[in-house]
Parts: sequence; C-alpha cells; structure tokens
Amino acid sequence: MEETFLEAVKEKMRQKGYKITGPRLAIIRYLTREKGHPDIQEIFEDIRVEKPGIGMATVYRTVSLLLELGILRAITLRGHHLRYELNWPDHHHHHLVCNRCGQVTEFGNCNFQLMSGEIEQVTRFKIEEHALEAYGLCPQCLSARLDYSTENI
Amino acid sequence: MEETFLEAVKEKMRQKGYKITGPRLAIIRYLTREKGHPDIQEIFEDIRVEKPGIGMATVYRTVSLLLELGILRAITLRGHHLRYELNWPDHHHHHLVCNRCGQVTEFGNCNFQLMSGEIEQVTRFKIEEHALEAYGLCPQCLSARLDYSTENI
DNA sequence: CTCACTTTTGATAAGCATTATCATTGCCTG
DNA sequence: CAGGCAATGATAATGCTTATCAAAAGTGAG
Repeated sequence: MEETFLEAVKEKMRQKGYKITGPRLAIIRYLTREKGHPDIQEIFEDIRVEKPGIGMATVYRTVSLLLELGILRAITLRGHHLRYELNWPDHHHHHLVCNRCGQVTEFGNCNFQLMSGEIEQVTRFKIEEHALEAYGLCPQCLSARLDYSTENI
Repeated sequence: MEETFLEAVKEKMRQKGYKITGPRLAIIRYLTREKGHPDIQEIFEDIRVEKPGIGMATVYRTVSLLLELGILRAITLRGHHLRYELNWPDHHHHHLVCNRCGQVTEFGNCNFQLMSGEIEQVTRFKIEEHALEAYGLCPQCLSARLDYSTENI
C-alpha cells in the first residue's frame, strides 16, 4: 500500500517534470508513515531527526508542491493554522476535534450526498467537493468531565 | 432585529465589564449592516470611511473581543485567511464557495443530525458543534463554463 | 560512467500579517 | 463632573512565509 502509493507519487512528479530528490523523498516517506495531521513545524522537526541538514524553506516548498500535485491535503481546524494529511485514494473522511484537548479523530460516515441535491436545487450551484468538521468532547475528556461533575454533587 | 441584537451585544459587554466605546460601536454597527463575510482588511477599510482615525490594532482587538464574546464567528474557506460573520441567534447555516470566482453563498439545509448519532456511536465523542463547507461552481461561473465548452465543440 | 545542463537546496534576507508597548484619550461610576 | 482605569492609536517588535542566490544534486545524452 505505502510502496504503491510512493511509486504513484514518484510517477506523478516525473510526469510533471519535477525531480525526485532526497529531501522530497524524505518528506513523502515521513508523511506516509505519520498517520496524524502534522503542521509545517512538526513536519520540519520530525524530518530533521533523520535529515539534520534540511532547511525550513525546503519543507515549505515541498509541501506546496505536494499540495499542487494533489498528493497532500490541507485542513484548518477551528480556523487555526494549517495541518496536512496525505490524500490517500478512496479514503473519504472528515475530522472530529476535541474542544478540550484538541485531539483529532477521523470518521468516515458521511451522507452529504443526501443534502447535496437539495442544496444544488436551492442555490443553483454545482457542488464538487465538501469538508465537514465536528467539534465536541473525546471519550477521555468526556469521562474526565463526568468525574468532575460527580465530585461536585 | 438589528437594534435588539445591538442592545443584546451591549448588555453582554457591560456584564463582562468591557466599555462601550465609539470604535467598538462603529465596528459592531458595520457588521450588522454588512451581510457578507469580510476579512479583517475589509473591515478596517470600510470602517475607516466613517471613522478615519481608527487604527488597525483597534480593529484586531475588537474582532478578537467579539469572537471571545461569541458575537462574531470566524470562518476559513479553503484554508485561506479568516473571514468573519455575525453570530445571529437561530441562524444555523453553512457556506458554499465558488471554485472559480470565490463567491460565498449561505445555505440552511443541513441534516447533520442524521449522521451525528452514528458518528457519536462509532467514535464515542460527544458532538457539540459542526461546520460544513461545500465547494463548486456558482450559477454564473457554471453558465460561463457551459458557454465555453459549447464554443469548443 | 562522465559531463553538462537545469532544477533544487540551504542560508539568509525581505515581506506581511498580527501582536505588544506605551503615552494619551475617553468611558463610566460615584 | 472629576478621578480612575480601560481603550485607543501610533509605532515597534514578533513570527510566519516567501524571495534571492550561490552551491549542490538530479537527469539525460553521449
């Protein structure tokens, strides 16, 4: 899976005439390993562990290249700074963010298509994509809060 | 409606001990008039028409105050910079963004509650809020594109 | 395999947006 | 209406992102 994806990425870069360099490969490999939603700073720091000489500018340039190629997707949660995730094929999902600890979970249950027809009729837009974020309390913070309420009875 | 809302805002500010000043009032009044989704620069420029002496810092400070009080909501569309809209009571809606011209339209048809139960069961989160954005082509850009395709036949 | 060409890299400077500082102004309570 | 303190506006400082440029590295031809 990871290897197939990596090959597909390389092929896409070759097609567009971009060179497959050490820093770029390191970043792509890191992103296929990392299953979270790192921001640019985290990417930089993690990559530096294995490639100490890498520069911040290269990380910025590589990230925007991968965005342009559709390999990477950017998400903003609560309007905070950008976080990134690989755009795995056939992995439609959305994000659930804990209001207390900030933990991000993915969920796949999305029946947006049930609304989209109606929205298209009302607005006359032709909808191509959508993004959904839900905010609430994760199981850990939920039980912590329940404990706290109990204490106060 | 606008006046009632304005009074409610003032009351909330008084309760929290914030002073009701000229610049703050001007910004709130502007936001109740303006029905779009201005960014901080637009707010600054529009306010300066009626209050030429106002400083950018005051606009930033007032916007974050209004966000803190829940009077204003921030939205990020496509991860671009923040835009703002008043948090009118009982006005649940989402945003539809044109991929070509950037026009933003609101829509109210949202049946998120149909998914939320299932998501809560699967993830064990307690969902409190959600945000949905749809991207596509607005009616104008849609017909422009159709014309264009026709030309190429 | 080597060379030559072109892109990419890393270090650094430059550019913007946002936040902090601080003397002055102006709300608000008594 | 006067005193106290928060808010303002101008400006400096900060921090994130992009631009610049010489050196290094990838690629394709021979």
